[in-house]
Amino acid sequence: MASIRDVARLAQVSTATVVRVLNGGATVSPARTERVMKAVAELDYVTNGVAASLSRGSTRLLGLLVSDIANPFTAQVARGLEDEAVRHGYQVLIASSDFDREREAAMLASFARRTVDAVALLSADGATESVSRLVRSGMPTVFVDRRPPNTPAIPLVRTDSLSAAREAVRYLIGLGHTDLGMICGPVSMPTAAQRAAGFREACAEAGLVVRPECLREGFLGTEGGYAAMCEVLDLPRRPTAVFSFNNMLAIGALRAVRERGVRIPADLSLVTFDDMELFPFVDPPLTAIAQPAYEIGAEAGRVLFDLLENGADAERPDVVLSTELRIRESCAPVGGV
Amino acid sequence: MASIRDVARLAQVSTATVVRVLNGGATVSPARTERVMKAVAELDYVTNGVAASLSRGSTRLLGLLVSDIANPFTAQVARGLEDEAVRHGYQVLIASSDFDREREAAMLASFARRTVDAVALLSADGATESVSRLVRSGMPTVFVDRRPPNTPAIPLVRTDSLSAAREAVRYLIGLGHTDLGMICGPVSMPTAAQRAAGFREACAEAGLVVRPECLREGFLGTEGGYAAMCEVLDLPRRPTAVFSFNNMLAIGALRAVRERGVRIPADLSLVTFDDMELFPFVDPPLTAIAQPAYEIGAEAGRVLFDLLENGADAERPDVVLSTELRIRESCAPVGGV
DNA sequence: AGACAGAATGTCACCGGTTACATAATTAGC
DNA sequence: GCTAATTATGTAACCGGTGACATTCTGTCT
Repeated sequence: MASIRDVARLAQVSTATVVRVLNGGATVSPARTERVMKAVAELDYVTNGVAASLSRGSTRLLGLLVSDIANPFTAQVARGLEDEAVRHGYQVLIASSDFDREREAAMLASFARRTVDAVALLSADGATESVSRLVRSGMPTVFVDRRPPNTPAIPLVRTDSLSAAREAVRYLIGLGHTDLGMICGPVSMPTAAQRAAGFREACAEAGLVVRPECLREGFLGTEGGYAAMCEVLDLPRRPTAVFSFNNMLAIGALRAVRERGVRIPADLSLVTFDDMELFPFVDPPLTAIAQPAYEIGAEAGRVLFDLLENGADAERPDVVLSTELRIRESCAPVGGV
Repeated sequence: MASIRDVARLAQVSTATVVRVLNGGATVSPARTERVMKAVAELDYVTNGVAASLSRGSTRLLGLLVSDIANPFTAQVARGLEDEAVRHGYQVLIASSDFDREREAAMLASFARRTVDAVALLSADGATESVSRLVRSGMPTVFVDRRPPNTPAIPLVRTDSLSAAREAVRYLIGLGHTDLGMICGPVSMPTAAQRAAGFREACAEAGLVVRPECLREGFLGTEGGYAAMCEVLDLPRRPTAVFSFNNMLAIGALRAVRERGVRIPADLSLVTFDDMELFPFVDPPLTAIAQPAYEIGAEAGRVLFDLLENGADAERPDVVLSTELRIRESCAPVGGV
């Protein structure tokens, strides 16, 4: 593997000149420029980015910690972040924590060791020591979707979970439902807590009582959604409408519904957070709260580069992107069709 | 940021001893070990992975080039690769080419500059110069899903597109269909060519003629699927069954079908390559060829580590993982229900 | 006590760009 | 034609771990 010194030797110039030709900025005489280019071509020379990173003190790498890159929402966010990164000559190092505290800590430690220039976090499920260590280390950081407790000064890109949830539940109530259920993630996740709060608020303002057994918390993934929905459906008295915390839960819930022969929306109305490309084609088309996942990722990237360019001193208000309730056919008036 | 020399100084040992304590392997007296650990804790020392990479000559990084990480199939592959990487103390650098030749080349160049230890390619749509340069450079490489032309000695992890496609089309023919259509990707993609070949073979062996206008090639993404299906549906004489090249195309096709009020399977039978979690819940549940995406990624990782550990000299036959035709309700006998 | 294997520890060149600084070559100004 | 101001170019220290090699210390055996 040819090094810059080989190029310099062959072109009969100094390494500094090679750098000047390759990285631009400084002026080099046409004659030397050409000699350098020829030597580069001849030797198939490629800058060693590791050496450059070490000496420059920047890796041009963004770390993205997610719970699972295979989750479509997550993957969209990743894509948005990647595109923004590429625009700045950066790349994204993605790590999945798999909802595992230890793996999350290990991945963050790995980001630190690799000295990524900045980190986007879409994973932290709570006040993990590893996250606060990262923050304390001064690493430029942005939270995506949710902010772990006790991390005040770190910017956040999110949607308004609470009011979006409230809006969706109001819609259900407007349809005449008075006995509502929700299948929810672990309340240690801020978004889960917020969506549950939105659910409760909408019920409260309509004077409805939420039966505790109708709000099932602590579920994640399609398996969790399945389990949660089974519990709801097996209740002696079933709610007439269910609000799902996210897309994964909804998919699992669908399985439970199908398995028990429950008809949507005749027997049960269903709304979920997170839209998916296939929801319009599901039987019945699913009403959902759409989040601009790609845009969230891109926005997170913008915040990170802002942090990188302008420092973390300035206050940065949360970036709140808007959601859209996409009404399709999975909800019906109570009793009617 | 504390360096290893700071640690060595504080612990009153040499840098070599610090390395020995931190990286294990060699024996260090308990007294010194403890002094080093204390100094590390005191200084919040974290090994600088960039420096380590430079000196060691290995970044413990795998590059994964995909067309779009937001594609669910791709994301699953990525996850499989990541898990395998993590098991080996590696991480994955993901880049999306977005079906753009230039961006693909730029991303591969970036992998080379960053000196990733190995690369998995799930993107190359043809004989791009950038891919052959990568191969020539001696970079340990594995192709995933498809092998670009003229890259013989590089291992490949795939499923058997041709026979899976043939099986699916045979199933359609077995249902009595004699006028079949296919919406397909660009034939420059080996998988597209293979699936189209499988389609043709199944038709040929049943003595069916494939009308050229029924085999629409060159489409990608949901938009492409929509366009392709529109073309098929607008044909003066519609085929009674359509085979879709992949999941994205199928989603777009679904939109076209819905828009034109075509009923599946009554008016049209549909089978697609690639299964999705929601396909069982689509109206009607979609019959699909499932590929073990996660496993494909994991297997690609295994090949890469094999390459890294044992060199690229040995011949490596393609790793062929099996597919499964999941028959649901999107296909019906011709004329009947 | 002397010799010696083996364990423990230290020294330092090296990986390959980058960049501050020094020096050399031009050009401009009068 | 000579000095000052630019512009072009080279030198070498530096980024921070790593590992080959050298050295020093133990403890064992004669």
